[in-house]
Amino acid sequence: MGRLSPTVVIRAVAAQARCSIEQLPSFSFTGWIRPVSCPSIAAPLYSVSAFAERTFCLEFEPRDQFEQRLKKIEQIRALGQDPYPREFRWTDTPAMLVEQFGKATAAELEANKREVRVAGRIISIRLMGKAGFAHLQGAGKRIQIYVKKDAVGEKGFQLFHLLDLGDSIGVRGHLFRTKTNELSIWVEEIFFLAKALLPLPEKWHGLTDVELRYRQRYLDLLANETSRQVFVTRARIIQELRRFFDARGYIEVETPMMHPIPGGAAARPFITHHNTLDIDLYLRIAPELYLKRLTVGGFDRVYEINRNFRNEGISTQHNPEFTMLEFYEAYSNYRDLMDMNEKLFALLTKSITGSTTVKYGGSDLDFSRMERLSMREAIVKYWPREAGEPPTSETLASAGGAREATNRYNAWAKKSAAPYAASKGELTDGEWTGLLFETIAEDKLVQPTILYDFPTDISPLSKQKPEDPSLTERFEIYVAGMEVANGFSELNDPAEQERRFLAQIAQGGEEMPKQLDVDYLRALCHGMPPTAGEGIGIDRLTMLLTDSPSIRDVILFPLLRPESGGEPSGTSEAHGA
RNA sequence: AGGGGCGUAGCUCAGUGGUAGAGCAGCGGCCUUUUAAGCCGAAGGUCGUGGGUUCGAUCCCCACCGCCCCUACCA
Repeated sequence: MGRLSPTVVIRAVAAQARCSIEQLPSFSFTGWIRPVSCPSIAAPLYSVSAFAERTFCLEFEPRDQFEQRLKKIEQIRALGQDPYPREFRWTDTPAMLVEQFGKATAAELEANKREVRVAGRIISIRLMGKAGFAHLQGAGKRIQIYVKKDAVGEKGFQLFHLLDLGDSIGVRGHLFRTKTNELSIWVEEIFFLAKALLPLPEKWHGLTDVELRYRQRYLDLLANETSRQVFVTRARIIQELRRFFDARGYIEVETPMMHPIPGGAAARPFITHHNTLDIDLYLRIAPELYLKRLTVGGFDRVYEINRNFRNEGISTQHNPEFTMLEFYEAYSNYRDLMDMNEKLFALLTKSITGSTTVKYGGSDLDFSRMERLSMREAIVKYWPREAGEPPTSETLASAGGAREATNRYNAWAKKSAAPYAASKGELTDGEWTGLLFETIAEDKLVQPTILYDFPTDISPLSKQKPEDPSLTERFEIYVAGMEVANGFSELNDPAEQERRFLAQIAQGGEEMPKQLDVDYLRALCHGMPPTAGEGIGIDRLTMLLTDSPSIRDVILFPLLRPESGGEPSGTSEAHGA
């Protein structure tokens, strides 16, 4: 929405004029203009509303209903009701009434008549001559209203006749039970609150088109209670996490989302530009390096819950922007975090779902405990028997051992339908180990599992194990074959960190850093206490706790290709102002 | 990026090489305790877009667009 220059030449479809864009004459207009994207009309259109009169209006499909409902606005006005009033003072919500009086008998309701004022969206209407029923929905809960001509009067009943599914209204009346014993409101007065110019999704099937569910989430939320519930649960999960960390003396912080140097993860960043400074900035791929600067600064326990952006593919488990909880705890190591995670996941699942066992797809996930496997142990455990004798942890630890095992596995995989461990270019021992794990074991980790001791080669920010510098004190939590958390003892030796950064830059590749984050190294030189840190993927966690098969089901507005009716640049007249 | 699937009325879906149907929603009528309200009536579609084959395409073929799923990159 934007303020326009005083005179704007608008090419639009005129609702009343019913003519094509070409037929509509150019005209001058002073006021406000809102560009509106329209799913079903090819050309970009504008909605123009003047203060005094609505002369022109965008039209959406279904056009006939849209026009009919527009006319009803005038009829509602004619009845003396403001079609867009400013407020409604309610005493109860549908949810409150259902909660409080769901069990009250007809006699009890009759004996304790109380006036109620309730607002909601009309989701069903059953008109029967001089009376009718409707359901009002508010915050996902619904209550029936009974509107009788005798009770609401001539004008009130006319207003009731003008209502459409989707309209917002308020009612004043009292509770009673119908013949069929449904708790209902005996309406004495109707207040019109807002017009729905477009119809609700089909009442029986709801909104099933997945694309529309993602694009027009507002309709999905109205029509599908399960979808609404997912996002309520998501909010509760985040609440619980905050509570968990707040209770442990953590403070919540916000670090930059626009980074001059992308870092903290191996991923391709989005690039943007700041005009005044004339510099390119990168949408952050991880908050890690900033949060650790804060531990240097004496914030011994910090967390941040916010978005990361990675310019990678989109799938049922990946959205280009996703939400991470990252937290850092000074004076602890990765073992402490593993213990804490077991507690956290058990507590969280219990408080969110009521049980530590959670149904996800076809499996029951048991969060009451977590199996712990080192990465090498996982490879040995899930090595397919058909591929020959599994390697031992000692073999995998030896120079060239992981590579040899992967080659042996691949020789078998080629002959069978098993996934192939494809490597790009020459790999180090640690990279071979990681590759082999991902190929044969990752998707087998259905029950919550802590996988630990990652190769140093693929863990540039983790502290090495004192007894084996080829491994780091790092773990990841896998559930349902998905990585949901990643934590480690943070590398706080600046010299070693510099060595690893430089090695990454030398290695090159799209996901690798190209610049040295000098300030981060300087911060480490000021001394970072021993610290353990971790990131938890909130979207994936929500998937698990809401039994959602796709990450898009737990993100309100997942990234989709924009619907481009005509040429997207056609809105330039509006945007240019 | 590669492979597979889908796209028909506003919504949910049938269907056919001879230019299409149902339910719901919407419109008109009847109905003062219904609840997927009911009954009567009328209306609603460039069958995703563009080519091709054909006397004729919504159907067959090709391309494109969009979405979904799997694989690859990634968390």
